[in-house]
Amino acid sequence: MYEILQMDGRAKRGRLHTVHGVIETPVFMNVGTQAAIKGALGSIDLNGIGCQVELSNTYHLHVRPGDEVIKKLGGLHHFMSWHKPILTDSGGFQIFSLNSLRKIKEEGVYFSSHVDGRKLFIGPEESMKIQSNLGSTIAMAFDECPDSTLDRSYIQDSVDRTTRWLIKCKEEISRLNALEDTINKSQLLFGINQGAVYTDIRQNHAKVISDLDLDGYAIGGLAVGETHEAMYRVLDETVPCLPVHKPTYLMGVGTPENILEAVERGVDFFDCVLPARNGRHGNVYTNKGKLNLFNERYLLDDTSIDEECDCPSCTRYSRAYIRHLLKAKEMLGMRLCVIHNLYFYNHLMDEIRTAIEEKKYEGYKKAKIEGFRNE
RNA sequence: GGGGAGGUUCCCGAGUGGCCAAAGGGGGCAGACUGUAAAUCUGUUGGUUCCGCCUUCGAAGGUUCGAAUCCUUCUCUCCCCA
Repeated sequence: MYEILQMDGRAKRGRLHTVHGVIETPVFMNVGTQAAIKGALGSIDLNGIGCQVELSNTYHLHVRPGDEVIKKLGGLHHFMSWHKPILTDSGGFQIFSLNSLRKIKEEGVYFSSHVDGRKLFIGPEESMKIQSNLGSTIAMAFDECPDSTLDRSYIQDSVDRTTRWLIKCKEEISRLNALEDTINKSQLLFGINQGAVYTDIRQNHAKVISDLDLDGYAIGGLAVGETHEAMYRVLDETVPCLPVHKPTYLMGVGTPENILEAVERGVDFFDCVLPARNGRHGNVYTNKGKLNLFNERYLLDDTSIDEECDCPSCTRYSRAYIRHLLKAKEMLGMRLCVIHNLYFYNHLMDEIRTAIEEKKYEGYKKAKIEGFRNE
């Protein structure tokens, strides 16, 4: 059940109740593709960084160790020892990112495993089956995330196919949730809107999938190369075509600024690889902008990454120390950066929720974005 | 004492007459990264008045139109034998 506690313009302060607990929205979901956050973070770290929802990937866990294996071991929650909500992405993004290793057909997608080259097939039913075996809190519909530079007719065909797949996903998850040995019989299903940057395709698709009365709706296929202006325009045009009383999830986005802009446009779920990847690469977020801790200027900098931050890294270590660890290729260096960045993101969401509750969102957002540009 | 191998740009290391300011690593300096095939990738790394000129391949001298590359001497390092 999803309830809206407060609206401030289009920005929503909500609460999604799940079998694994409550999700306060807007929320940032912390990406742990292979049931771990890259940079050596596991469930032992997640509470410390303020994580509400962990996100794992259907394709990757199907390839290794195998969803059947995880099911035998009691499901993903038990496997990774994280008992709060987990969202599993459907494998749709791998159609985009593993572009050279797959072939799309009406019935689904044939992949050559990026691990050992073996042939794999994932269609809507297979994706739902895998996610059911994992027992995640929220399953994502199997969609095609198309390259946004492809021509209009391709995008239209792709979106139509994604709709047909979505109907199959919905039927399949109902069937699976009713089975005796299903790990999470209350697994939720979010549908995914596509359409690249074409207003009419996006809006028509949004309306069609809204009629399916799913548990939530995602907007996919953004932040894949188009300009920020195009992304914000698509949100302006598309979010109003999705049901307000359902969670709205902008997949794979984004920078702190992207998130602030999208919340204002009605989005309340986010996930992004950036804070973890940038952290591993020594780039850390602060309220005054992003720093590259590899830079020589931090050699003798005894201050913490962000003086205003209460994260486990900032309350203990200096920029100079973390820079040394990064330069020395000590795993701790990237781990401290990833911890800081994810804490920064999750804390940003705390502030966003408060700002909406107090109906001060617009001013908050402006000041925040202004701050990011200071350094 | 005798014999052998070798000293290359910050480091390791290729190069044995012109296409060499000198391959490739490493290190240094910077940049990128948006539902993770990413602890990855890219650029740059002698000086300068930068499509040119100057300095550099252990040192000094020589051969040549031209040398990191050939010759002579010196010097240092390593290995083997005594």
